[in-house]
Amino acid sequence: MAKRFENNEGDGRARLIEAALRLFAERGFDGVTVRDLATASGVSVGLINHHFGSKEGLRAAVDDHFMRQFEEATAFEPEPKNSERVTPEDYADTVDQWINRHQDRWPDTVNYFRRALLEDSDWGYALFARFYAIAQTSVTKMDADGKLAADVDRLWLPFLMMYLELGTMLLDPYIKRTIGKSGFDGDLWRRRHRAYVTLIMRGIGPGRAGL
Amino acid sequence: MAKRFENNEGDGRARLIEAALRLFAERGFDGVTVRDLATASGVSVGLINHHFGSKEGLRAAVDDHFMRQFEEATAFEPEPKNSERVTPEDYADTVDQWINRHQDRWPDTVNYFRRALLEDSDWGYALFARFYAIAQTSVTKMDADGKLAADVDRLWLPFLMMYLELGTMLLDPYIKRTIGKSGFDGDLWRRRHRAYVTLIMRGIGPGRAGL
DNA sequence: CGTTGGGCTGAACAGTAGTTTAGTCTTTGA
DNA sequence: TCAAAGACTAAACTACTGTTCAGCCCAACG
Repeated sequence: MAKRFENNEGDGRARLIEAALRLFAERGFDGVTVRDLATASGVSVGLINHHFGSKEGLRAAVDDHFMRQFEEATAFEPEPKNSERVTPEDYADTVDQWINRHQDRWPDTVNYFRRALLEDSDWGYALFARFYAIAQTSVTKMDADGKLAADVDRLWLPFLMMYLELGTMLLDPYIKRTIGKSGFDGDLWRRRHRAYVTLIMRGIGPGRAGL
Repeated sequence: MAKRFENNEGDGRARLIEAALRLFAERGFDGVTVRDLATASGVSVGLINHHFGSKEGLRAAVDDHFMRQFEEATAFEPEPKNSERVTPEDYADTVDQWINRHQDRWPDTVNYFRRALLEDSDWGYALFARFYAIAQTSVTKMDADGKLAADVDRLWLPFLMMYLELGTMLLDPYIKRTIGKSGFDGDLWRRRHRAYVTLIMRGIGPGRAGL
């Protein structure tokens, strides 16, 4: 048997996955033809079925690729900078750095994410479940620390937090249209994070300044 | 010229729009063929192009139909029940009643909405803009009434409020998978509304009970 | 050094998509 | 009453979809 390259899956295969991620993110699965994919990757049509069995098989491979990338991104542990505890600012710093490091691929990532969640597939649910787990853990921890008022709805709070976190991802195209730039642009993301933390901690009214 | 019916647009046309709204909501525009639409409406394939010029034309007509329905739904004025001012409970009541009145069509409405926002078209943006206008008006009003703390981010607050309002619409399929029933089921929607108001007003920590 | 086998090609293929069109039926205004 | 017009049908049409397949190229193994 001949394996031209020992350490990777082959050039054509990798290029197909990369191009598919981008094109699916831009136009959606149904909006991309196998010929589009072949042209964008510089390979022939036949290669898709050769490597992945079908167009649907390619989608599965792309999902897999995306999920690995995504798990790597969410597996970080923010390090406390000034205080001995991790502050929301530390968290923002870490995510900030990750976004900057992947700046070129970020729009595709967001769009792929959008479509994955909005077309409710099994794998979209896997993504959702991952976020839900994070939100719920966070809520449980806050509850144990006595930071939650007694009458706060424990069932809805994690979902509401998810809405606030995912909102910009799901609706960014419209944010862009409304205010002229992406919610991930410049310090806008950071500003949103601060607004989010403030809202969670004390709502919109004047109140305790500290968290 | 012959108009078989004076007061409506014709049976076939109306049935096509109705069926298309349902099918587009379930499977998305690309997931529905003109033959599916014809079968579901009990008409022939040719009638779609006869009435709407193309499948895309039918989509435009459905969008139009949906928008009218949607404007009717958001043009309500909640009436104060016990106090002289409109409370969040009054608001919830009004929306509640509207949902109940359209209970049979509600799942289609939500799904159509989701897909409209996903495909970021001009008309999806029109939907978004409508919500944004509502949120911003509300924020401006609260600001004028001195209910907003000085350091609250005026740019992000309307968006964050939209995230909280639209979240259940956009992610309901996953809510259903996670907790077993739809976020619009029973009193769950109302409970979410209460959690939302509480969060906005005083955050998650113990604080002033009144609004 | 010949054979093997996988990456890869591109033309051919079969199915299905949206659209066009010739024509029927029914209503209605002149 | 009769011709015009619009609702509607069903088959034919065309373009494009994802898939298959016979075969090329080249590295690696015995």
